[in-house]
Amino acid sequence: MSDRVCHTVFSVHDYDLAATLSSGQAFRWEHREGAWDGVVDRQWVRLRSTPGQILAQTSAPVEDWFWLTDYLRTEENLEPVLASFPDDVPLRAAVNACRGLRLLRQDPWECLASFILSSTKQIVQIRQIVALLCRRFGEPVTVPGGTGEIFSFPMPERIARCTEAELRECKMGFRAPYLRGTAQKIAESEVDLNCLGTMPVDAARAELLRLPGVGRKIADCVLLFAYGFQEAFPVDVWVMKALRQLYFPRRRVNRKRLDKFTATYFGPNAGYAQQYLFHYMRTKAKSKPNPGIET
DNA sequence: AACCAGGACACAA
DNA sequence: TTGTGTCATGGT
Repeated sequence: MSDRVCHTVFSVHDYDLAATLSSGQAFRWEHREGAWDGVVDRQWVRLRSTPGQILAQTSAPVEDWFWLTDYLRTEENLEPVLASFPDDVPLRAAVNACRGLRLLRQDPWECLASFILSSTKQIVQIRQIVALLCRRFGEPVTVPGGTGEIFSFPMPERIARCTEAELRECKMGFRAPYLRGTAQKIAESEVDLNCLGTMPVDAARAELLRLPGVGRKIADCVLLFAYGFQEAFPVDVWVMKALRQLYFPRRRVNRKRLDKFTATYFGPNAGYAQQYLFHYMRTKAKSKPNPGIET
């Protein structure tokens, strides 16, 4: 009901809401009429960006906004993060091109499930698959106009009850048994997503790797985008392209050496650097000549 | 119209 | 340990 619509304002610095919500870490935000609509903690939210602040609107009264500021990480100071990056040409270009790009703190299950569905898919397709999955198996979420259009992300228990054929109807193809198998292991408490956040990063990664359809890359995405392990460095085809052409020009490098490089060279916020490189490669540097690492 | 996409997995050598 | 085929779908 519109009489229960609730508004608030967060003051922020160096926060590029559009870049953050469209940079391939979350897949449910929709840009319409200059605002961003999404679902956080089973609540519908509309976000609007103005200089120095983010305006938030919900469909129900809110007393404590922590669930949203925690998700957006509005309180994080970007300066020390950027200052911890190595001072090289590619990263300078990436930071200058999309300064204000942030990492979110997402729900672990939604993040995990989304990235299981992400393998060898373009971001537009991942968004489509996730939308179908929510519409089919999620629960209605209250929006200002009522209900029926927006759905929550389905819980593991719900996905675990799906047949593989039902999941394939959401266009996820060979990823269906992966998603189902992972949902079952979580529903059966074989893996407890709630306890990963307090573990050392290597132990948390090892737990995620026990899940079907979860390899190093997807595990690192979840560690970075849901649990806030900022040293996690997911290497997908875009980041691999950046690493090879910007940092290892015409040099063959094995996985072990690559891991050592990403774990040391980019510093304690390597995951942040990764996200800047990813977004930069995917948007700004589509087919430009190689900037190179020198100087 | 080929090529490729925020990969993981089984299997070969 | 490193390389290859396979999986499913659709955007560019």
